[in-house]
Amino acid sequence: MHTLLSNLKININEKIFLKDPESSDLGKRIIENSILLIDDIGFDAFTFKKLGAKIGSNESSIYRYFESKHKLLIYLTSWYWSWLEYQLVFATNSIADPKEKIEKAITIFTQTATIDSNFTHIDEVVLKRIVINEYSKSYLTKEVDKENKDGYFLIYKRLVTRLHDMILSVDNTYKFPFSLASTVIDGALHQHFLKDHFTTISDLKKSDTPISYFKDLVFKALNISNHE
Amino acid sequence: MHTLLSNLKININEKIFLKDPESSDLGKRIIENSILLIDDIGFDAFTFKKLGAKIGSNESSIYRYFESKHKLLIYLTSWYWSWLEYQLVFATNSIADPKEKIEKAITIFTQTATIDSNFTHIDEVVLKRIVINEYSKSYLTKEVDKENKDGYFLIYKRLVTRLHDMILSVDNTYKFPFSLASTVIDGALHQHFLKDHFTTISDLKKSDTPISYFKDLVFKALNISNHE
DNA sequence: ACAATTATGATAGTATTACTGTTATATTTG
DNA sequence: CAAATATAACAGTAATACTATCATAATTGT
Repeated sequence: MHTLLSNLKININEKIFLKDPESSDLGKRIIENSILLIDDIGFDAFTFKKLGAKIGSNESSIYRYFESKHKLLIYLTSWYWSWLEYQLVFATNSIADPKEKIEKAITIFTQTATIDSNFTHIDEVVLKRIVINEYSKSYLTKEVDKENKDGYFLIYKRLVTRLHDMILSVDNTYKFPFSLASTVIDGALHQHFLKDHFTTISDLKKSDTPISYFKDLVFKALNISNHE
Repeated sequence: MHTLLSNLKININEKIFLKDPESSDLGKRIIENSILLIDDIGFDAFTFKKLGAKIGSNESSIYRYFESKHKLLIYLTSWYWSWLEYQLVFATNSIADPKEKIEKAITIFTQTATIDSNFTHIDEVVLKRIVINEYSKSYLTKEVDKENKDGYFLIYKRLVTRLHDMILSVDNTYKFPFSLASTVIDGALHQHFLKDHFTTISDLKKSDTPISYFKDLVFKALNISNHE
């Protein structure tokens, strides 16, 4: 498994950065530490100046990689979705049975992340926390239509479409394949948030994952039996 | 068990404001025009200075009502949820049949808003757009746990609980009543957003509403027949 | 009526943010 | 080893998100 993926590189739309952070040591330190710092103080309080202080580098140097912290957030979340896509394809590609395939997909989307040693400078567990807490801010902006046209959300949309396709291959008469797909993907993030912060309106306990909820939901929506 | 709404006054937690905006003419102008301005330029670009210019008042006067624009957003979204709660209770209270009741509830949560002439200074249609585009920003913060303790999100959580109760009264063996309730309420907002901005991953057309999707989803989840 | 209270307005000031621009120095490469 | 490139250091700017002070206008209580 490790040898098979040793040359793996997550590809991000070049419009998102000024200079590819994967192309240098400083770039990688920017990515690694921005994840840690955003998780620590939150995206709203996060600045390039603070990041510079953390990595012993200068604010202006960081601006040579990303033109704004907003673009950095888009980069980080795109990286996350791309990484999830690779997990999804890798785990479901060989499965022939549509039911089994979608079951596996739901697992991928709802489970808590684990470290992937293929990408040493990125802590996927922390990154997932960022996606849960900050992803919405990347598209809930006045510029969303323009940035969408520029392909900033392509990987995310491709992931939704992949799940959409799996849904249709289980039941091609189902009328809301896109809605159900985005409900699972975005809803999974949201249920994690509710579990952590609004505990009184969550069915989940601390270390729980919304996997059984979404399996039950999707299986019933598509009229397939749920064998646990 | 919830108490029924006794009048049409929307009550907001007093910790959210410094001075009740309902108590003065200036206060009402702040509410009315902040809704229009946030809708116009987005919450991120919105400032009290710009709002002051719009209403011919001073920045410092607005600060006497709300200590930050964040609190104003909490106020506006709380108002929206409270208004929705009143709609929900008003429309479902007299319905005895649990199926019919939940069907009506889903309609309330998924439909596009219409003007309510009981509140002349608030444009509910525009306010709903704000909730769709900005609500997440009110809780996706580092202060969420503290603010939650202070009751800032109480009305929203009470709404989720009301739907949770309806779900259980249809099927009290259902295992995920809270998750399903928040999926409908928050998912409805999100599906509206996707329809407007990420059209390629939406099943809905321009003037559509996600009502049939959520009805189908909930009815199947709760094993009740869907008679359209 | 009029003093006291309260509400609003005008203005100034502050630390921080989110950058841009310029120059200097260090590192890499051909 | 010169040239190109990358990074660092620093200055500067307009805007943001406030706080603080004082003046004036409107309301209220007796």
